[in-house]
Amino acid sequence: MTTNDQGSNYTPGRYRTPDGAPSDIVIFTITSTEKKTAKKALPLRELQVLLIQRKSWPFEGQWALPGGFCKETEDMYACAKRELQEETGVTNVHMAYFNVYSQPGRDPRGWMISHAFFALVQEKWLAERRADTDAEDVRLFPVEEALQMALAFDHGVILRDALQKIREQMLTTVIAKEFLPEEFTISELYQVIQTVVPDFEERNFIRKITSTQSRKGLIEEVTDRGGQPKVSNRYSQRAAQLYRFTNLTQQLSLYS
Amino acid sequence: MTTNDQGSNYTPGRYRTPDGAPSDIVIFTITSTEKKTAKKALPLRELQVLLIQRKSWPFEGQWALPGGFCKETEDMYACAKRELQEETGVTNVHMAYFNVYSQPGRDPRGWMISHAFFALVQEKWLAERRADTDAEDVRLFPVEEALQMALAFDHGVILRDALQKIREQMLTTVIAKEFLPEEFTISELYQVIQTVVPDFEERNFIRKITSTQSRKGLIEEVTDRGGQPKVSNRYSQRAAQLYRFTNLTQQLSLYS
DNA sequence: CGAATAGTGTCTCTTAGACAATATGAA
DNA sequence: TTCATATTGTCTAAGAGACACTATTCG
Repeated sequence: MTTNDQGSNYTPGRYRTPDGAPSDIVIFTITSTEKKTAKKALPLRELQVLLIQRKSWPFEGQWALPGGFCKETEDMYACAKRELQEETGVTNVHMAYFNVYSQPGRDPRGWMISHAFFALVQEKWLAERRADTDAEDVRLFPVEEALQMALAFDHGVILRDALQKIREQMLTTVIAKEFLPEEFTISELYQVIQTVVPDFEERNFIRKITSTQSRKGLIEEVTDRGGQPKVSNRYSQRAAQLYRFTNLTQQLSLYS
Repeated sequence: MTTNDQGSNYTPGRYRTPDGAPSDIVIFTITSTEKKTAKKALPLRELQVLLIQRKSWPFEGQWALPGGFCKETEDMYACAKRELQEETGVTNVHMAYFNVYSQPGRDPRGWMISHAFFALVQEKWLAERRADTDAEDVRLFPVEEALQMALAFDHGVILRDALQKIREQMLTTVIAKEFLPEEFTISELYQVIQTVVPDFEERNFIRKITSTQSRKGLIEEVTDRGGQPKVSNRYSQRAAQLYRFTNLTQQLSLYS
């Protein structure tokens, strides 16, 4: 058996080792802008990604994903969380690891094996930061625009992969909740899904998600203390029922 | 902005760097053993995982996942593929990356950030190798048994995660095909799914997968050159229709 | 009342789910 | 003929999908 390096005699320092294990974080947010036409109207929503402009070699001046090197005393998740915190001041948001990028030569500084996370952040959490550093070297870009840009390193690929991943997860998990307030209307949920997955279309969305036995339990109506339905009219004249996600999960299957 | 290490002045050799980037591979296979009672009967199938016994420090004598260190000239996927090839002689099988393990202190040899893959291999591909090294330091273990063992490093956790991952993917993707011949019967498919996901039960499985409009296209009947249905009686007196997977995919969704 | 969003009625066709019943062919 | 697997019949209740229709309330 020639195979098991871990099982062979181990001589520290004998091998070439990586020059660093960075994490890169694809920070998504959905911005809402009101239509000017009417006051009460569904806002325009757009999926955006946070990029920073590099100040030094390599890729000086180019836009890149935020990130940084892992320390020996933390794991990759802690590293990404720390970088996210340092970059946006945001904590306690949904962040998930999705892939490793280890193509030889991907970083001119040396052998860097990068770990990519995506984070979903509500616009309001980014608000202060954006005010602080506006017109600085940190900016939100619409994803479609970012995809066209020549990003540093292989960050274009990472962004593309991340986008595919959250599109998939938007439909198969409840990450939609990360872009929504605790209590939301059916339209808001529908809009969020469509913002991330433009192809998504369900004509009878409200019925499928509320009145169907198999889906009952994914979300539930919110009531006030008196047990009366709680509604919102932030987007319409006619008040809309508010819902919240439950904690129930659901196993999807091709075969059932 | 204190955050972007990649954007700050870069001084090579200034930081502590990892001591290695290994890959670990969870190699799954499904073994079939015939029931002794009758010749033509559905075989007993069992999900097994390949482990190796370590010959040296650390964790000498303990069982571990196969794997090895990444070289500077290859990416992690190539590394895992090479290790799999060296370990089992197997090539061209389904292998997928699923997580990184970077807990500080997980490897007494130093700062090792490990990348975990799972591979799905048909028993027949392992047959030669097993004959070669039988009663040696490479063995298949039933997963339930392996989960009870004290594996080296954090390999117990990795195995648990891998198992959860393939259970999920067994139901949401067509990885079942990796455990099946090109042409298979409905019972075989059903058995494979149940072997990986013991809770899976569909009473009307055959109809759901063949006669349902929404699922039409996942598998298709095999016919011979004359257009006649191709059947197999390897498990039963009554011959069963053979099917194959098509290339059609299907987007699962909680919301539709 | 018109605009804009929220939500219901209704109809048809398909599917889910449960079981019973029948089919096949070697031992 | 029996046995083990393969496959179809049948019935009911529920869901999918399409689209027209009603509801609410601000301006």
